[in-house]
Amino acid sequence: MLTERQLMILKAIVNDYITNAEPVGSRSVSKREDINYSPATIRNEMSDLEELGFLEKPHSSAGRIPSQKGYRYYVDHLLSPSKLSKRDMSDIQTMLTNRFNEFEQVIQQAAKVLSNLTSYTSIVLGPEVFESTLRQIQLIPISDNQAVVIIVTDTGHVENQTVHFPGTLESSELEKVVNILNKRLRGVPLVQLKEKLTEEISSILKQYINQYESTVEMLLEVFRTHQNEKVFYGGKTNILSQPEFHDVERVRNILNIFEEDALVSKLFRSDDHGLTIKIGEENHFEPFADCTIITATYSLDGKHMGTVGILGPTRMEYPRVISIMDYLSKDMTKLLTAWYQKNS
Amino acid sequence: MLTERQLMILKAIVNDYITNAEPVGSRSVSKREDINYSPATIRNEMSDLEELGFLEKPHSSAGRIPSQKGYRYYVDHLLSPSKLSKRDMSDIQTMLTNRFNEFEQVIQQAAKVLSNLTSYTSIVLGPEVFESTLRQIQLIPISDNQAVVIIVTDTGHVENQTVHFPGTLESSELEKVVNILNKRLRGVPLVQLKEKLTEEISSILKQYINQYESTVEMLLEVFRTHQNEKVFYGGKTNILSQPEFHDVERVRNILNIFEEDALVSKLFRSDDHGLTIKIGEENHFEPFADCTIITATYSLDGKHMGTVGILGPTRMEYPRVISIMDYLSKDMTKLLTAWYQKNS
DNA sequence: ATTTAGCACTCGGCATCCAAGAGTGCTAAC
DNA sequence: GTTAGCACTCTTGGATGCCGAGTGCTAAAT
Repeated sequence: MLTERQLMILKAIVNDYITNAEPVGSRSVSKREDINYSPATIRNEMSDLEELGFLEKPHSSAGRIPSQKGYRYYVDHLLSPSKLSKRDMSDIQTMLTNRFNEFEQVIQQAAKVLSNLTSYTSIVLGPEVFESTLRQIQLIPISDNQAVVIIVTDTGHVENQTVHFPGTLESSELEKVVNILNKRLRGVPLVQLKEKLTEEISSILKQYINQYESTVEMLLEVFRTHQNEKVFYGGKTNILSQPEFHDVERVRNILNIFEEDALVSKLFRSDDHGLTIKIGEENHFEPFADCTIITATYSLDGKHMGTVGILGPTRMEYPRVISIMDYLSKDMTKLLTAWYQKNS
Repeated sequence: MLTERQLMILKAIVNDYITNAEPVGSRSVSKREDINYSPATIRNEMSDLEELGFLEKPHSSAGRIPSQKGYRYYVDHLLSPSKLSKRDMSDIQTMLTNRFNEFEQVIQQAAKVLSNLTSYTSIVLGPEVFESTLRQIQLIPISDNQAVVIIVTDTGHVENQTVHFPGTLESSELEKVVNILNKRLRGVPLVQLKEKLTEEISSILKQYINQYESTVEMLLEVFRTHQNEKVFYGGKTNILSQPEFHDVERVRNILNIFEEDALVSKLFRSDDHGLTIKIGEENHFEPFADCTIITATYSLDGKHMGTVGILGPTRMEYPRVISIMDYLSKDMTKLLTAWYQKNS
C-alpha cells in the first residue's frame, strides 16, 4: 500500500535516526545519494507517512522520527540484513572458543561479547529449569547436623544447597537414601521432584529408613526452593550511554529491574525458535515503553534451551544487532551440542 | 584549638547540610534554637572556619558547605551517636532472625536491610578466602569424563566446580584420592592448597593412583581458580536518588565499579576491627572523590571474617548510619557465632 | 499530474537582560 | 565582643528577542 518512494523515504529516515538520534528533516533526506527528489517532494511524502502513522513529529517544526509502527514496518519489510563483519565474527568466535568446563561459562561469555559488540545491554538466560531433568543427586554430610545436597541436571548444571540434617541418620542409611533417590528420580524434571517425592518416594523411604520423616522434610525443603534459571548480564550500564537515557529517574527504573532476576527472566524469555523483536509497547511493560528487546534462542537437538537477549532503545541498530544475535545464537547451539555429546 | 562556639556552628552547618543538601547561610544557623548569636556573628565565625579549612563556599555569595576536613572533624569530634530507633532495631532483628541454612543468606539479608534502612548502597563482603581453611573436599563423577568438585570451608561455605576428569580413573581409585585429599588437606588455608598439592600430595598420590598425573593436573586446575570472596549488594541504584548524583556520566562510572567484584572487594575490605570511615579523597579512588565509605567488620571468636560497608555521598547521615552499622555488624557476629557453634 | 521553488510561519534553543533573593564582608555603633 | 546596617556578589528564574531548522502551502515549472 505504500509507494516505492515512500518506502525509500521511510527507510532513509529510520536509518538516519538510528545513527544520529535526531529528528530527520526533509532536506537531509533529499541529500542522500539514492534519493533524487527535492526537499519539497520529500516533505509531502513525509506528511503522508505521518498521516499513515509511520512517522511522528516531536514538535511542529522539527524533523520527523519513526513511530513505533514505523520501526515495526522497517524491521518487517525494509531491513537489509547486514553482513556480519569479519571482525565481529572473529570476536564472537574467540570469545566462545575458550576452553570451558561448565556451560555457564559460555553463557557468561556470550553475554559479554554481545554487550561489547552492540554497546547495548545483554541478557542471557540459562537453560530453563522446568525443562531440565535430574541426572544425579548427592548428599554430603559436612557436620553433625548439616549436609550439602548436590543436584546435577541433564544439561550439566550443578547446584548445591546446604540443609539441616537429621543428626541421627547414619552414613549407611544416608547412602541408602541417596541410592533410592537416584534410582527413582533420575530423568524426572526438576519441577516435578517435589510431587514425585511425596507421592512415591516417601513411602519407599519409610520401608528402609528409620528417620524417614525428618529426611523427607529435609528433601522437601531442598526441592521447594528450586532455583530459578540463572540470568547473566553484559554491559548493564551500556544503556546509560544512549542519549535517550540521560534522565536519572528513567535509568533508575530500568536498572532496578535488573536486580530482580525473576522479573527479567520473565520479560526476556522467548519460546519461539528464531529471532523475536519487540518494539516499545509491544513489550507490555511500562519501563520498556521506548526500548526494543531482541531475543533469540539457543537449543540442543532442536529442543529449546535458553534465550539470549538484548535491550536497547527503540532506535536500535537493527540490522547489525539482528545479524549478531543470529550468528551468536547459532554458535551457542553448535557449541552446546558439541559439549553435550562430549559429556553425555 | 576551635572555640566552643565554632564547634557549635560547624556542627550545626554539617547537620543542616546533611539533611538539606544545600549551602547553609548564616541566617539559618543563627535561627537554630541552641544558637543565640546574630547572623553577623555567625558570619564572622564562618569566615574563620573557612580560613581554617573546615568549610567552603560553592561561590562567593552562597552559604557554606562542609569541606572534607570539616566532615572529618565532625565525625571525629562532634558526632553525637544517635540512639537507634526501636523500629530500626526491630527491622534488623527480623531480617536477620529468619531461619537460614547457609551463612550467605544472612549476608545477603544484611546487605538488603542496610540499604533499605539507609537508602544508600550497601556492600557486604563474605568471609575472606585467604582466611578460610578447607574442611572437606568431595569428587563426584557426573559423566564419563566430568566430575564435580565440592569444597567445603571451615566457615561453612560450599563451592562447586565442574572439571574434566581422567576417564580411566576408577571409582575405587577416586575414593582413594578423596580420602587422601581429605586427610592431608583438612585445615589447610584455601590459598595454600595449590602449594601443598604440588609439594606433598602429588608424591603420595603417585604411590596409590595409576593415573596420577592427570589427576594432579585436574586438581591443580581446581585450586588455581580459587574463587574470590563473594560480594553482596543492596540497593545498587539507591545512590541515584541522591541529588549529587544526578549526572549520568558520574553515575555510570560508579555503577560500573559494581560490576567488578574484585575491585569492589579491594575497595571495601577493612581489616580494622570496628568502624572505619573514609571520606572523599581518603578513599584514594577518583570515582569516590565525593563519596563516603563506612565499613564495619563482623567476626567469629575475635577472628576477623568479613566486612559490611556502605557507600553514600560525603554528605551522609553519619550518626544514623554509624549506629546502624555498629548494631548490624555486632548482630552478625553474634549470629555467626551461634551458627558456628551449632554446626561445628 | 507531478514535481519543485518560494515563502510565510512555527517552534525550540540560546543568549541576553533584568529583578529578586539569599548571602557575604566590612564598618561603625552598641 | 557583638551586632546592626549596608553595599556588594552571585545564583535563579522569568521575560524577551533572535536565529536556524524545518514545515506546509501555493503557485509555477515540467
